[in-house]
Amino acid sequence: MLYSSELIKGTLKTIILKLLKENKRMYGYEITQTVKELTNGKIQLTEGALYPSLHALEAEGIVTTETEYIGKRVRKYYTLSAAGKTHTKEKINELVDFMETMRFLLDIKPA
Amino acid sequence: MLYSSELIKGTLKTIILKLLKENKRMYGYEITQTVKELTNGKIQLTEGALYPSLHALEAEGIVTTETEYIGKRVRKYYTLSAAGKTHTKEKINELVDFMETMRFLLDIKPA
DNA sequence: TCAAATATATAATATTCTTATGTATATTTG
DNA sequence: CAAATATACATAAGAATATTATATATTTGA
Repeated sequence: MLYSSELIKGTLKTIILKLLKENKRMYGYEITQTVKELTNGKIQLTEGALYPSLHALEAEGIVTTETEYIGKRVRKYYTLSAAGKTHTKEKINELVDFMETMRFLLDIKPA
Repeated sequence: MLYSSELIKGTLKTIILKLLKENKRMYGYEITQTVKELTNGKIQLTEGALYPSLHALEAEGIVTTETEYIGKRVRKYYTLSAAGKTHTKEKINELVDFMETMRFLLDIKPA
């Protein structure tokens, strides 16, 4: 089962940030594969969603990039900036809090 | 603290459906107020997001509507259809599953 | 050798929300 | 009793973001 895209939309950036926090340095394709593996295929990030998000994070100064060549193939690594580390903590805390609220909402029993 | 709008986007319809499941019959304004109360003001649905969503649910046959007059003021009640009840269960299950996956992702510890 | 996997990127389109606006009635407070 | 606030629905213009498709190129394995 794949999750509906609306669900992923709201959490996409937080997922990216969390992975960068744990792995220090990652490239786009690696992020899609890691998310796919960690979620047993339930979350499959598409390029059309991932790259614009990564570029936005870069423009906001949340991540910095380095380009490397693996043979002749280009690879762009993303790393959290100092500001990005702070931002990441905030986003993760917000998501944890949000999930607690949602859990409460979904737990409400019929009268 | 208010949650960022992206987070709410993904779960808006599921929240509406869950409330309709528990309360049988609700009108738009009532939904905004109930969500606000249940979340201690952390989720504040705007009309611009709520009404288009409700109209979409109606167009999809997930909810049916009845209009009533309270004095001279109009009030539009929304109720889950039979198909809507099934759909609601699916959406709730999906969200619960998704939150478990997110919890797992967020729990990953540094190596 | 050729298909699949690896790897990044963008453009056109679609979707959906934000913000603002509009309409109208009802209630509370100074 | 006037003004402010709350109730109640709705839509439109613009913004933001994702989907889908496309483009390019290398590497690996059957």
